[in-house]
Amino acid sequence: MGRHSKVHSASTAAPAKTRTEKAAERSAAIVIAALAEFSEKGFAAARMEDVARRAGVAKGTIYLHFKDKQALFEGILLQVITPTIAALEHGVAAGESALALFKGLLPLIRDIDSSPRGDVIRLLISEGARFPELTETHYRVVIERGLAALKKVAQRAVDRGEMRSDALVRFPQLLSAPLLMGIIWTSLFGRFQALDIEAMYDAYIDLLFQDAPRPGNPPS
Amino acid sequence: MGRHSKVHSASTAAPAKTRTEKAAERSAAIVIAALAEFSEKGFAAARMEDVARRAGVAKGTIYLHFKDKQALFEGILLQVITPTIAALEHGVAAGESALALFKGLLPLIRDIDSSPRGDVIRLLISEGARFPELTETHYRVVIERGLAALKKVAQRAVDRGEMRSDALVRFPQLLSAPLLMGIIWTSLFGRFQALDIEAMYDAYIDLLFQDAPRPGNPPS
Amino acid sequence: MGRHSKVHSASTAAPAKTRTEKAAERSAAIVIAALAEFSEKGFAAARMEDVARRAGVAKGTIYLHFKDKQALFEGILLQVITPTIAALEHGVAAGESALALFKGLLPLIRDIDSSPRGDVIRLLISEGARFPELTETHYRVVIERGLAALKKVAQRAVDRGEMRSDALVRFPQLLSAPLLMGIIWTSLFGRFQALDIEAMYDAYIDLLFQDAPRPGNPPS
Amino acid sequence: MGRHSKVHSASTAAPAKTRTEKAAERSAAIVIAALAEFSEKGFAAARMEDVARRAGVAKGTIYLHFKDKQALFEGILLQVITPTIAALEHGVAAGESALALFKGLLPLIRDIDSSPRGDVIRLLISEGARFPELTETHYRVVIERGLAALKKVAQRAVDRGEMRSDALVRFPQLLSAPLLMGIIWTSLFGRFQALDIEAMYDAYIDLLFQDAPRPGNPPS
DNA sequence: TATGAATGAGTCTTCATTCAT
DNA sequence: CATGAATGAAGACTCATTCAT
Repeated sequence: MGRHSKVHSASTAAPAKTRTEKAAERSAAIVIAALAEFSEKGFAAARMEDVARRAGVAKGTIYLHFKDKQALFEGILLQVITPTIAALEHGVAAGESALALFKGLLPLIRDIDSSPRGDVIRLLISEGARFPELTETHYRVVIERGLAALKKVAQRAVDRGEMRSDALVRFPQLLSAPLLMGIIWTSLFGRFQALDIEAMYDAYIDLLFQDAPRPGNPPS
Repeated sequence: MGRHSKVHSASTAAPAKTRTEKAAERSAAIVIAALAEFSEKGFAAARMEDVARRAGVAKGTIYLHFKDKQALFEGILLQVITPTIAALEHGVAAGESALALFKGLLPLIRDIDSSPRGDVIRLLISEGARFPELTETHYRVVIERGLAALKKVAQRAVDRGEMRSDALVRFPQLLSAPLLMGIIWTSLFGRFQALDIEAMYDAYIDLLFQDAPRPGNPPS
Repeated sequence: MGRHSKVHSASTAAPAKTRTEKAAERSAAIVIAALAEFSEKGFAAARMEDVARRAGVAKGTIYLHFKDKQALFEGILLQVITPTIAALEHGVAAGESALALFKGLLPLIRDIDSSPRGDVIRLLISEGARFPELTETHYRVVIERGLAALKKVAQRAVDRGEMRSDALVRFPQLLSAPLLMGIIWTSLFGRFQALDIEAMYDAYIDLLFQDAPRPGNPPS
Repeated sequence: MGRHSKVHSASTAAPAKTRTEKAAERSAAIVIAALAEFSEKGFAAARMEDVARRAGVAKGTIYLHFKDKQALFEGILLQVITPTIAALEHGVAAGESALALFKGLLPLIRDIDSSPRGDVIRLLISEGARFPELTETHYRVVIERGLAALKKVAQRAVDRGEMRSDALVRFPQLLSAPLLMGIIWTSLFGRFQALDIEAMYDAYIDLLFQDAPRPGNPPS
């Protein structure tokens, strides 16, 4: 039945969604709502009813898409992880200079603190420790690969003389440190003292590459 | 008996605690227990009964010292803030070189992720956004001052030529970015990939001062 | 199924309750149970769980209908007030003689101490002072009007020479004094000495009209 | 020891209270405080700590005088019952006319609603049903005797022709009905419509004796 | 599928009572 | 005797989850 229902809905003019598509949309709406609620109130304090209301569905509907509250939490990460991986794998492939590569991240960083991606990071930071399995998945799928890629880029940069310090090779996490700091700062203290994450990141990258003999501009 | 009790307590060598002292001890024990529970389970998910058990008191006893769960949370921050301020004010006063000053922080960082101080930071990161007033207090009392001090040190370092980049002057938060990153990393991914926060910090500081003409070795 | 369910429910003869009707029934059941529990144990000592059990619902269900324990208390009065008003307004309209009117109340009084109306009165007497707003509503809606009506009837009776004393005109509350006394007596001392409230009331009314020249039997 | 301690305290100039006397005073203070709290908040809702504070003693002290909360409640009634009985027994003995006797009660009624006696009555009305044993004692000791006395007076009044109706003989409770009504009214609705209990009582008594051929003015 | 009324386990919080000082 | 810190049983209320419609 499912596969052919498209025929029926085709009679309605506009979207013509299959049952599966509609389900996917619903799921997405729920995930988005959950992300907002969880990141705002915290996992434990967020109420399923509020998630439902925000997603525009009834309380029971959530349970048609997610086994329970925890599964909903997992759903959030999954939904965000997928596109991230793609982006990652692609990004490193290009043999650009590390500086160009890092600077190229800047647009992604702009307004991150008010974006869903920022919410996910905040959520992971706040609640991750309570969900070991999820965190492991996230580590295996995103972090591990991301850091490996980063390390490669950093090593390349050092080899090419773009970067003098090997700090980033030894601790590739350092690249994201200011980002985390920025997100946390904004969420906690942004009201009192705004922080331009993008500018901070820019300054940070310059710091990393400071003084390094530019390629083609070898130190005499 | 009352009037002469001084005599009795004088005979017991060590403890001889006044009622007030005992109350303060109890409070401290409860705060420590609460810090552990809150940071482990999260504020909302932590159970007062577990806090009590961990502190070795009865459920009701907590309420003799703290109005409610939220007041307990506040108590944690307060108890930690006080010594921090003192440390801060003292630290900057000394006119040491920035490098020496920053390197001097290293011992404080060692094992921070498994220390109460690390717990407090984690707690603040995770739950701070849900306690705006507390966060404001913390900002006014600790962060604002700390950053101002940092900025001054950084500016001095730049003026003296110890540090080339002014990134730290513009974004003093950057100094703590690796620390946060380290704490978060350890709590989330430490199982999979240990991170030596101290070493990372050391490398980071070297990064900041890299290439800078050493004082006494002024650029010709 | 949804669209045609009307057909199904039409086939079942009697109940066919809409969701709203069922909710109203539930509310009523809860109110009745609460009245019983509150009047038996007192507001503070009554347990919500017992109310629930008595109403045949789960604890949580009460909170779907009433915000909290106090709202439940309010619900009791509201549910009882409504019919009372109607009765009041109607009763006085008729221009009967005061004696006939008062004697007409007797059936209402019979067994009042074991009726829900008696429970409400007892509840109001016992707990009313702790719920000033509720009491005000009750006063405005029931008492004030009732007394005004009573006063009018009493005045008419005096004017017509049915009643000699003007006590009831000045203190219309007096009419209900024996009723209250009866209810209180029964609840406190009924075990030791039964009291026939109806008979007492009858005697009391005779007392009020004693010796008064009967209409149509004018004093010679 | 107890009996002779007076000698010691006699050395202090003024009060010179024996241990027993001081204990009695404490008890009395506690009872008075409890009466106020219970009648204000209700038995269940009243807090022992508030009673203690009001009595100017520590929480634990109450338990030196009363076994538990219920015993405290009993203590209230006991403390009030004793003087009442004496008054009763004495009052009836005198062979005065019923009218004089009843009118003689008026001073006792003045301001009863704001007096401790009023509080006790209110307390008994509100909570009595929850303390069957206490109520029984009260009935046996106060009510039963009081009513019997009342009945005797009423009978005498009827016999003497002072009162025509035998309502009061059959239902001696009727005499106190307006009093109860007045106390309840004042506590519930006094804010909206003040009620002069004394005046009402006066009118009520007149009602009882209205029209009765005055003694010495026998009906022809 | 979608709904939301119903459930009841789980938690915070209160407060009568005890007892070491 | 007096105190008040400590206890822990008890109860109001919440909310994840189920299920009849």
